[in-house]
Amino acid sequence: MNIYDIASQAGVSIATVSRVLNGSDKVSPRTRARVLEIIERSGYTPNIFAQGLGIGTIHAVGILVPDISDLFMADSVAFLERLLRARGYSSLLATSGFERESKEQQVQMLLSKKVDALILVGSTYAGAGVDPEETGYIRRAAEQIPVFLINGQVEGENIFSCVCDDYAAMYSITSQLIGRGHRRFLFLTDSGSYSALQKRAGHEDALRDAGITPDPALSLRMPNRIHPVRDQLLERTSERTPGDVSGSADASPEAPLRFDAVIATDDGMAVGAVKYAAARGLHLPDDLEIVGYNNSSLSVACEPELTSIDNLLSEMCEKTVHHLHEYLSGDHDQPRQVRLGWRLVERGTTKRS
Amino acid sequence: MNIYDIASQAGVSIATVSRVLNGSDKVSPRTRARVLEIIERSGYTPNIFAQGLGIGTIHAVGILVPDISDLFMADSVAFLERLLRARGYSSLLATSGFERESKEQQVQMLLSKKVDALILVGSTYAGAGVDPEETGYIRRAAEQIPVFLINGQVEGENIFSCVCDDYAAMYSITSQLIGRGHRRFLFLTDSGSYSALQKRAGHEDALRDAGITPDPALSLRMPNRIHPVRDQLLERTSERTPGDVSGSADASPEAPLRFDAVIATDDGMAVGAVKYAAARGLHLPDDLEIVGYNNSSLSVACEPELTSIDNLLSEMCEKTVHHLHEYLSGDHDQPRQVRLGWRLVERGTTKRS
DNA sequence: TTGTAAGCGTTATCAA
DNA sequence: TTGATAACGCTTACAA
Repeated sequence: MNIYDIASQAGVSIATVSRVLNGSDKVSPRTRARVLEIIERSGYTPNIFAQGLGIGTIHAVGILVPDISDLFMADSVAFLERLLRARGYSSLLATSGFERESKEQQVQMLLSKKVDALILVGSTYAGAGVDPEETGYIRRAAEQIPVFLINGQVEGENIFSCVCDDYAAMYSITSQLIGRGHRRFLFLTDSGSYSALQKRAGHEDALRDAGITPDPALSLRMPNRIHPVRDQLLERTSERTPGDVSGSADASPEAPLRFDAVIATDDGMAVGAVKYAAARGLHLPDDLEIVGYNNSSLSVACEPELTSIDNLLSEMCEKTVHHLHEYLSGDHDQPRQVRLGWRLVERGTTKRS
Repeated sequence: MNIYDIASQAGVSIATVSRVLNGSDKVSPRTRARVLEIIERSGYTPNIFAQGLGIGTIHAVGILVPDISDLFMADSVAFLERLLRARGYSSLLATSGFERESKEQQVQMLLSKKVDALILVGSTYAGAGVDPEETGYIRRAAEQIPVFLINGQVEGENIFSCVCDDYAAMYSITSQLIGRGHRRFLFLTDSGSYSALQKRAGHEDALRDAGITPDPALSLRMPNRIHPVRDQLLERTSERTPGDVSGSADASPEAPLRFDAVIATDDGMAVGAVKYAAARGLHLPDDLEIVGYNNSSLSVACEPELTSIDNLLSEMCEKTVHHLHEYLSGDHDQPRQVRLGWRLVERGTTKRS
């Protein structure tokens, strides 16, 4: 069933059918009605490949995330897919992991699918900002189609970034905690991305502005998973145990960690800290205050519930899709950088200010 | 940059370039090398639409989920996307919500994109099994391309289902709990889908086989969200409070719920029950045992951690993609139904048997 | 082993 | 307002 079948059944040419299909106004109402009826009855739908061949696009947007099973990413994709669909775009989803090479590959893959635009979700795509070539593949992709980053920032022609003001959020919450008397902050992060660096900078600047020197030993990198974080903290805060000489030679004896507040760049790690506190018999928030990031469903699952910074993900997605749509509608003059606010959601792991 | 450019630069015909591209063995090594080098250098990639027009497919699979922000769905999509990509398929993701009409629409949408197969994730696509027309749109889609269901079951030509043996899982855990002396089970579910019905059937059959009559008042439908569940349980177990005469007239006074075990068809509700227990000052698992389903990350976030039934999602995804690939490779003789096992992950909300 | 040419199903440009 | 026809870029008989 193709356009020729419809045309012959309706007794018109394929051009007329095509016009009806594309809502051209240069078709008489009678003809339009007749054609529409036949299309309806036969259940005909245009062949998308032929359509794409002709006009070069099929209204599809590529969405790339490092890991869709991550709560934050899953939420992002949920928002994006719905918003895009509402505007008539379909979503091609791909996951890239965190390796540079596979990110490049996946971007290439999506480009080869002739998507109209690319949305990269997660600060991992911003790189650490040290080596500009780290994000070269994004700039090269942007020569072909607009690239939109969510929660990440890359400079370049045709590249549009939407981020949460992580620096300000971290500065603010750190200052609040300092105001409540805390001095030794454990800072937990799972990546060295742009966003993670911003968060750390906000945190450390707040410390410095309060006359506290950030202690590198209290800045830890961990996987964003509950049990590993709990276990590492238990291990590194315990008294040194004898035995275990089997380890590598450079295992210099580390001083046990001492801290009175924990700030994590993601809820997963923060919940790990909550578990650590429970295992140590610490009472939250009196003995220890803990703050997470992303306000995910984990934050209401743990006990006590986790105070977390909400980075207004839905707003980021909305703004991004809005600008994407405007761009594809012909207005290429969209803001290169959108920086949104944030919201502290106070729950049981912090005291009220 | 198209196949003609490559052909002329290499001094061959487009047919030869096409052969090189498609790995035909009827090309001399020398020619192949020359063509490949030019392709490499120019960064040429075939136009996917033209390719699709020619052969009718572009190796894409449509994945439909009701809600990608659900932990279970997100994990499913993560597995599926990776497995599909490993076999050379790209993933078109769509979300449908839970309404019949939008499910139909989205299936149509994916069909119109000419995907090679459809994967529907979640028991919502199986319907409740009452009205066969409820799943008619799936059977109609299956006339065009194979449809694979994960965690749902629909009978029909070209429809392949992969499910967890929810009935057996629920029968087993219920029997265990009965063996530990429980008699009054609160059964929580968030849907009336096939899977939910199977779970309930397993649960109730176990009760009956132990001589316990299932109490309909203890079978509750709730949203799969922590706080709403907690609050409803608190409300329905409390002493009747005065006032609130404003409600509807048919608000017959319900007896407060009494139960000594909770079984939920998803972790979200189970964690809600954990929260309820905490609010009531109940000690888990001594005063109350709770079992969730899906073994999601929520189960390790709450305190005490939640015993949950693991439905072997990764295996379901693997089997599904395997059969899908076999089917698309020409072997249409795949098992219509695959029923996998399950695993009880015991944590702090149950006693050890 | 290579080339020629038909066909895939649209859209869009001209003419009529 | 309509119709003929040329792209669009590829795959694949069939010929050479």
